[in-house]
Amino acid sequence: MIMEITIKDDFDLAKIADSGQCFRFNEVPEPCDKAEGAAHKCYSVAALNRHVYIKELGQNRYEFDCSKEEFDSFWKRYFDLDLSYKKIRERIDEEEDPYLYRAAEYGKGIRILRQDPWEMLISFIISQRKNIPAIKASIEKLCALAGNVIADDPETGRIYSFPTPDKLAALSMEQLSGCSLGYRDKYVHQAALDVVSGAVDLSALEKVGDDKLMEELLKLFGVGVKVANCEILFGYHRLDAFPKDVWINRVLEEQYPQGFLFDKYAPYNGVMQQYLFFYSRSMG
DNA sequence: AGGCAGGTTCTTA
DNA sequence: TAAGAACCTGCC
Repeated sequence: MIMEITIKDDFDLAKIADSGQCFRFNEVPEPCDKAEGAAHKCYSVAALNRHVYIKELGQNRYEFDCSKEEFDSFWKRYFDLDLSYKKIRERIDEEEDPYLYRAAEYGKGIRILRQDPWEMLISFIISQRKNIPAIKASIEKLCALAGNVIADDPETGRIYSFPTPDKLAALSMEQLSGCSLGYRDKYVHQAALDVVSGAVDLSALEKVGDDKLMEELLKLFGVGVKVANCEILFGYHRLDAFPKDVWINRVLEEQYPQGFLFDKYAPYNGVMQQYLFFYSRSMG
């Protein structure tokens, strides 16, 4: 089934795929377009137990390889299409904050996806002191080992769901090590056990306040302030969370010695963080 | 070959 | 309470 749609607001699949917030979102060599010489870019997006191919048609037109029902009930929300990122971007004053203005122009099209808290928790625990290709490789190994097949195309290969907490908790330390997790294997294992046992209730945390959410996440073994903020921003979609990694710290140091305008951009500081991260990382 | 990559925990003063 | 070392692994 194919579903075609026009998206007028900021929406750039290449930038989202490369923004560092998702690890199972990749450009693929035209699996959804068998036509010879077609110039349309295609993307494969896996989210928890769903998967879709998206083709860029140009002119703000996109083809989703799913039914309208699937799009309306899942992908529309996943891409946060009810929120205008253009309007958020327009909060930035070029004269007052030229660096962020440039970063936002450069990163125009990035959105904060509504991803699953469990998948994000494990993904960002794995992310510590790893580069993005290594993070992706570990996650794919985990999915192949403990996920289910959710798409199986003879040409494009198999896509696996992200492992459920109990499937992940059931893996041995040897199996986890086989996913190149390094010293993070025990963090992943413990997080899975905590979620399975109910010691941590990720869905109940949807309802608690920001401070309480941070406090609870920090109790998890292997979760510090940076990973917790990624979970709050990407897993719980609280758009004011502002994860500080090495890149962001460098930007704050070099470009904002007098301080970043957190008050001005609330409650969307996390969106600004994404522009800054994407910009600084691609500038080198 | 040795350093480093989207940090966190553990140890020490 | 705060700085420094240690930590897996893979890739330059």
